[in-house]
Amino acid sequence: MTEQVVTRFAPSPTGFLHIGGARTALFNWLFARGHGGKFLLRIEDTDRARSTPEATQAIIDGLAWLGLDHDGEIVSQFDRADRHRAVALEMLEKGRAFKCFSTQDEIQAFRDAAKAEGRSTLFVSPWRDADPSTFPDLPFVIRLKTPETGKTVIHDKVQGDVRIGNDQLDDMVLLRSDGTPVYMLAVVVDDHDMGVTHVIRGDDHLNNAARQMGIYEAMGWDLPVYAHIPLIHGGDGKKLSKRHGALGVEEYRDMGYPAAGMRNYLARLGWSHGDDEFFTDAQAQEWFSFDGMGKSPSRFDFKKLASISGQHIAAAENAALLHDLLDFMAVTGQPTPSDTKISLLSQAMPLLQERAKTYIELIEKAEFILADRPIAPDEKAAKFLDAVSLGILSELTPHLQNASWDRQALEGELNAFAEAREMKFGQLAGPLRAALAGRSATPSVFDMMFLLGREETLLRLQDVKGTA
RNA sequence: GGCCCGUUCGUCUAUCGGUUAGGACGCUAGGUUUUCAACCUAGAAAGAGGGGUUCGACUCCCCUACGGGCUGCCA
Repeated sequence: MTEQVVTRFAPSPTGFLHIGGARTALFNWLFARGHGGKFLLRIEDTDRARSTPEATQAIIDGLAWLGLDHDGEIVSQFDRADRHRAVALEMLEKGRAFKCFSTQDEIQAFRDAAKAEGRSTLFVSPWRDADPSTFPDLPFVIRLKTPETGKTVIHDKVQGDVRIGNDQLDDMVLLRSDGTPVYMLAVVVDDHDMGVTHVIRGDDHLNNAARQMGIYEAMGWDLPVYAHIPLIHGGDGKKLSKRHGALGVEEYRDMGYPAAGMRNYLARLGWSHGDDEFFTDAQAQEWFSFDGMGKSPSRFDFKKLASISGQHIAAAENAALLHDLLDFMAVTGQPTPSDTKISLLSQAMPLLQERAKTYIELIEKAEFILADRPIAPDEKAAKFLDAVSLGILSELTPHLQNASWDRQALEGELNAFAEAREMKFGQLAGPLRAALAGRSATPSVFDMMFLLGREETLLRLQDVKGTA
């Protein structure tokens, strides 16, 4: 019996939850869920100057929208500062850490000199092995006593074995001179205390892992399994930043991508399971493994997101899709449709969902249901409502008054009408579509008429009559 | 500067020494068509460069180039 898998997502609340962070969270979630484990959330708010409650909320909201549910209470790293401090002191006690009285100026001078002489700029503290009797009565930081020789090997599930010479690792600061813990200490202590078994994070932390392992070693704690995943780059290949397409997840939500499509697309970025492109959460959870992770950064591609997104909309179950669509409308500030319209939407959903890649497109194509009479045609639709077309429509009207109102019959009726006048069906369908929906992109005219019903259809034709 | 990681079609990727280097998105051409979407058919499109190892390298090793990361009393 192996121990239960515990993963965590540990963002710092210094801004919105961007797409790279979301993907990291996704992989942690997939791995935990796929192994019947726990997925924890910890907010790394030790940097008080940059952390904001708004950012914390944005992260929570973003994860909620993406459907990445976490287990247990959200841990605030800042709240655990006392514990971090205690661990640092314990290492000091054990002789695995030391007090360093060097000032920032002295350190800077050291680095400048090292750079000028072409030496390593890693700071070597003169206090590392100093006699306590020589300690001045000055502020000090506590630094980890890193081995000076040998190698640290990170057995990384994605990157393989990565060896770093200990001479490349400095005696990092654990506790600042004001007694507050730094991130490097806090992550390790928190991961250990939270029972995290697998640390899945961006590969920008790969080098940090070697440093952090020193703390595990000093404390005699078991190491977690590391998996450092490659980052996402922008469409131009450059690192993703706020200036380079790194949008908050809520922006993707507002662009109308369904969360399921987002999860699918994001999972496929840097990870693969053979040639599978479209899959469900259940499949992703079952399939996810570090073996499928690539090592190189990937670029975000909206075109492919749209394609995957469209497939998820098409495959969605009716009630769930309607629910998500209404959520989307609420979130983006659109009025909630009446019960009648919602009922029609539900009926029309099979027609709508296979022609939309986003909720925005879905709504555009549902305009014939959502709009109230009289329908205001958009520019493209208006072009179909010229005098000739209106003539055709008024000629058609009496035929509709008597037609039996089912899809099949309507199709027959309209085809016969067009055929009798030797016109291409498009000459009839265009104006009809414009009159019924006020849009040029809609479901089939037969479907719209059937759904709208005879009365509403005739009223809309009536509305349009004098507009030319 | 030092250390670490990476590099297959435009993009996401498959391949885990032997393939006509496969798929997806996008693109191009044609078809279907009532708009949009969808769909069908066809097509263009890739192993960064150079050395090895091997009967045989996209695959293993080395070098170079390029990209990225770390090198903080940031996370």
